[in-house]
Amino acid sequence: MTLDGLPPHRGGADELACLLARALLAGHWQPGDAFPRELDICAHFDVSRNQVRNALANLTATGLLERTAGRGTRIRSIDDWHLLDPLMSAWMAGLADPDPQLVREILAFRYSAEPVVTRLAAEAAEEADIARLESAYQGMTRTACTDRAQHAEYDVAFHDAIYQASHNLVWRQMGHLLRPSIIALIQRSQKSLHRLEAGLDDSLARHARVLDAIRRRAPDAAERAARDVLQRTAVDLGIVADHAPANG
Amino acid sequence: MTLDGLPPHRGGADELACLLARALLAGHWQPGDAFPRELDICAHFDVSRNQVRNALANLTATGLLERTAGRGTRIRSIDDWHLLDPLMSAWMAGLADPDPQLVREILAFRYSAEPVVTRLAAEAAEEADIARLESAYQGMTRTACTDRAQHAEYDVAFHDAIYQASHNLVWRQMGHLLRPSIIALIQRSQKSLHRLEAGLDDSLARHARVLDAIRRRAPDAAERAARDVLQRTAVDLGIVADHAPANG
DNA sequence: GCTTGTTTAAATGTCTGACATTTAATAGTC
DNA sequence: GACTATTAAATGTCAGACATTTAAACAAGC
Repeated sequence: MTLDGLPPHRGGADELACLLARALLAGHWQPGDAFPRELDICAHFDVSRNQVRNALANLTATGLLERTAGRGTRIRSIDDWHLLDPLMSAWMAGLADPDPQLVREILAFRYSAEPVVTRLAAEAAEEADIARLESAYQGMTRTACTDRAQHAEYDVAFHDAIYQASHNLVWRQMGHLLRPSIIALIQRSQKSLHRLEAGLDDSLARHARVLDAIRRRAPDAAERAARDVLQRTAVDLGIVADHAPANG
Repeated sequence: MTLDGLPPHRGGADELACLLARALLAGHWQPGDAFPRELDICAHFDVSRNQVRNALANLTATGLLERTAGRGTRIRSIDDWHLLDPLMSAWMAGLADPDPQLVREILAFRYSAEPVVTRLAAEAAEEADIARLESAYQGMTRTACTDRAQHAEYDVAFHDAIYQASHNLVWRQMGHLLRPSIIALIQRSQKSLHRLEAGLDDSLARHARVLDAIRRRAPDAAERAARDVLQRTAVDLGIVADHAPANG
């Protein structure tokens, strides 16, 4: 596969890395394929070999590529991608249409993890955490019917605040996964507009119950409420059966 | 702080990165401190600036350092470290005595996450997964009283097999956290030897119940058994109260 | 005296070209 | 046919000069 379809490049190794990463994430190449050589990339984008090497270093650090001297550069399998690397999340977040399997996997993860995280948040939240949750929730209600992009940002902020409130170093890192996941969902539901509109009130009500449970420091209620928030989407994607909340 | 106490360096930017990373993880510098300049590192280890830059690139990619042109290199706060980066896990795994707070945080994470992961494993495990679990368990019993290092490796393999069996791309990545965590626990319990010996039979029995529940495809039992495996350590570290398993 | 602007030093970032090393394919030899 | 040199092509490394950014020192002006 060639570099032909890719957008132009203004400057900076990071931008170049982002550009190439998105092409990889979009499935432009297949695992095992050979990636273009350094000098070809230099020529195509008219940048120095240094920039290319820096960009490729980022791509190998996230497990997208595998480089060996003499052999060349190859695309690694999706199993080897470091989905939890913040760089990866940043690249995925701006992706036009991400791999459906990836979206599904991340959401399956969230559906299993967020109830537990929300329970921890209800046990450990301090005033500052609750203030952040409330601020994000109010932002969501304010922008519900007006600005869809802003609404998504507040949605991300709300869920990120939950991870932060768990007060655990590891869980907090996973807030990075939220932005790509939520943006992908927005794009998905835009394809069936009536569903989005109908689901908005319902979604807001469920978020409110999460906030309330955390504020009341009620772990069990928080866990149940968190599961309800993701339930609809999980059902849509076939991650879980319709009727039975797994641990309710 | 200077580079004086650090061990010598044979070759390779990766080794240099590992060396510096371990010094950072051991708390050799404080967050906000200035890190030595490139040329000083070159001089101290007698390597080219290229190697140093490659090593430092790894350290910035994992969030340990922050570099800005003209300003220099500074140590970032522990909150910004990318604990889920496989590089980080590799560096932590060989660390002589890791930061106790870090061990505690990772174990708190495992205590909340592994029950859920084990539930997923019981739902999704295939023959190959169960075979891997059995092989690791037999390795644990075989080396229980003989080779402590080997026993730890089988312990890691057992828990990693659980994450693999969840058949979720995100959870599978977190197997990386196991090696440093388990090794840290081994080192910790070596300080009170009698406890280690006494607890071994008990630990093996609990692992057996996890394996059995997954083999029987019994999610509820698997979740409970997984919680029991970590319960003792969680109590020891003050992560959870003694009497009440949280969701039993 | 305080602010503002300029200069200077010092750090990281970048470019370039040459060379080293590894790998795989190819041709040659017994 | 199997083994061994040879060669070509890719990534990896080095060294030196230069660019850019930052912060501090310093000077001028109100």
